[in-house]
Amino acid sequence: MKLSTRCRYGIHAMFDLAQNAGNGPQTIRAIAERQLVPEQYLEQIIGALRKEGLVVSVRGAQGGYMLSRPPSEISIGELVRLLEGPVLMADCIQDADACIRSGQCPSRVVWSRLTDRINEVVDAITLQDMLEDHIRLQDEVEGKA
Amino acid sequence: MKLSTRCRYGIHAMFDLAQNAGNGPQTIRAIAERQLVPEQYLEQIIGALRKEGLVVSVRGAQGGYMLSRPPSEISIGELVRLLEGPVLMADCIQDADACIRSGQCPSRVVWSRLTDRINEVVDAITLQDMLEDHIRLQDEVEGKA
DNA sequence: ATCATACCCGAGGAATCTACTCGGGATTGC
DNA sequence: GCAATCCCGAGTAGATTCCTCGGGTATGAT
Repeated sequence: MKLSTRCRYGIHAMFDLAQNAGNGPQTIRAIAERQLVPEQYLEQIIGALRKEGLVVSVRGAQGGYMLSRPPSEISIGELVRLLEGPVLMADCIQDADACIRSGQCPSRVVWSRLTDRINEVVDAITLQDMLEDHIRLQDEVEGKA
Repeated sequence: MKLSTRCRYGIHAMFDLAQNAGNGPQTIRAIAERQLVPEQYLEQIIGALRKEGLVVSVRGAQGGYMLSRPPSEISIGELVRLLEGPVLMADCIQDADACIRSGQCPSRVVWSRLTDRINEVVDAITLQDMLEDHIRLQDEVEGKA
């Protein structure tokens, strides 16, 4: 059970935009270089984020991307669900017809509980939280050196 | 983010064996029919469960499979990790070298927290729990009818 | 003994998915 | 107008998933 690189790349990109909030639009190229992501692939991923309104783009020269909302209002959960597809361990959680047992499936309750917990965790973390964690981590490293 | 059918089939099979604990060995064919799983595929899956000692096999005529331990001592977490591979959202959680950032990766802490939570949930549920849930569910349905 | 019943096992393959690349068009600042 | 960007659909190599096939091996019943 693993996240796709698409999802990880996307989250790294959003984190990058959060770090550069206020520095004007960031180009795909710049983000890709900083985050070590293939440029053209990142273009695709950010395109999806833009379609959902999580980032805004500025076209033309000196253009690029910016977060559409403050980092504190963007949760990892949103990003995961957008980039990875909805979190559901088995189709029957969402679509009762997907399973013949549906009503009396013994594992349904398990997947349902698990799905809820995962969503709880990722929804509770925002880009702002990640930013703060990261700053704290960097301070610790520098403090030791 | 979804479980593989391999994993779901395996858990259904284990649940079937839990239901039939004490009824002698169950054949692949019988389990496959009850759980609506392709017979030859199930053979493969149960083979993996056997190698890890979660089920024991009886060879020859009148043979089949049985749980190696009581249902209360087999957690869904064990099954998921065996059938789905270890739960880890990104390679860097397990193998620090998998990521160049490793030390200062901002998302590492997120994946790590998520991984822990998922394991907590699935480790807390045993086949016995599923069995009891299922019986309760059936009673309710019958009570209404 | 022999035969039917089952487990056991490796190989293979179709379908799907993932992680990209490619080429070219549209928009805008300078 | 020209260079920098975003924008977008199509294509593709490789991996993965979900199976199937064929044949071997152990064992109980007769």
